[in-house]
Amino acid sequence: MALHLTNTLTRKKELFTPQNAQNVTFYTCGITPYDYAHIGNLRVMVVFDVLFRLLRQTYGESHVTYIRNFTDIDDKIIQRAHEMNQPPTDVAEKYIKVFHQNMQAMNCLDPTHEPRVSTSMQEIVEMVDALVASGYAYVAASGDVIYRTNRFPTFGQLVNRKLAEQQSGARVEVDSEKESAHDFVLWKANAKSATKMEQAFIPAKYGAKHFSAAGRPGWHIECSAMSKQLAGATLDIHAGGEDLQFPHHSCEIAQSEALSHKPLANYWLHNSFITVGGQKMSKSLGNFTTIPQALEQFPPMALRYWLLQTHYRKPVDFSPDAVKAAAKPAARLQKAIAAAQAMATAKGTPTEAFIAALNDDLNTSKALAELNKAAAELSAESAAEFLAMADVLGINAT
RNA sequence: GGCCGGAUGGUGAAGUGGCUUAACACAGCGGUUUGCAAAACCGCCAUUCGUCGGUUCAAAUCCGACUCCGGCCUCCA
Repeated sequence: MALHLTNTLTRKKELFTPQNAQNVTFYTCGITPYDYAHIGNLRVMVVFDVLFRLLRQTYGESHVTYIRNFTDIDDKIIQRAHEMNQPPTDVAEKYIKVFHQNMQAMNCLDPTHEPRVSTSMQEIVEMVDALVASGYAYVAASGDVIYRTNRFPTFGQLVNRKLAEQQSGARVEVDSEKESAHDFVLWKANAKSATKMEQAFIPAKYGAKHFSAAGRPGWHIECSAMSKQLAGATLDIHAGGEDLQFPHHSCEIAQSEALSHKPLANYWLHNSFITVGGQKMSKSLGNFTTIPQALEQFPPMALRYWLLQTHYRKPVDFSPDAVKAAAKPAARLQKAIAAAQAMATAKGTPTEAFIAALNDDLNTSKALAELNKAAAELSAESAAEFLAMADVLGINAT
């Protein structure tokens, strides 16, 4: 069976067909480095690391472009910078460095590109400018640039939502500067910010003609700009956490498609959450465990095994006991990998059953079962294929 | 109010019409090994899949109703 993925756009499991099998493009929304990332972020990284590895296995290592951004300019970072009395870039740099170390510990492959807001400012400003020029955005009195959702009739389609039926302001107060409650900010002018940014970006410096207030980009525009910059108008796959469907991904679609008139992505993938006692783990609820904390408490491969034991579209409940229960089988697999490395003479390929499991919408649970069976029956003949399977799941010996 | 998910043994979890009296794993129990223990290995461990009804030769899997739980509706992975 060829790769099938559940596409949020259609809510169906569909056969995956890339635009160009020589260069499959895949984008995952990365972190905002204002603090240590938590294990909810880790789930995204691990799940889509497996997808990246599977795509490389299928299309060849040099035929997959994986993009994962850092939103390194953001109000939370600025806030944090004030608290820490450091430049925002230093704050971002600090947490990016830790994140990279953590990803390495977790045996996540480096993405092909890791763009940052701070280095994609040109593309972002150009996009905002073009949206204003074409009437998809307007400049408010404060200098904020705001997306005009009424101009984009299919806004909210990703989540199958009719805007008129939504409770605007259900959680966040509606900004009075907006023409419509659903409109969202593309560019935030400094004048309005509670905490002024030390390094304001001046649109004119990047050639903007239709807006001018010094400030910084809004939350959603960076992903639109970066994916266009690195992968063109249409990505094969765009992935992220379930909570990004709305507003983040819905806004990205509105921004990108207004200008390109092409789908931003052909396949949208969303993973479910990590919960704690049945409740979503989140920064705002305070019920989170950071990745560095998790790595202090548990071996990386125990965390990986624990995460991959559950299908990515189902919630995983976090408890120390649950991760500990994964440590034993993970360690056994690691020993088997070390043993297989001593036996294998050539590079192998995974078994058909194993690949079929992953091709079925990334059934890592079933793939793990296949890997366990292969470990139990490990021999000199099967060592190479066993190693190939462990590699696709990103499980390593150390 | 609208939209979207989920409910499978003591536990995590796969399974979307017959190959599943339910994969794989954790815990537990019995055994082999061991000076003892640990580790390792072998074996046992759900006739049952939220509730009620329906379709079918056949349902955890399809349909309907219901109950409960979670998520989203501009901080969030």
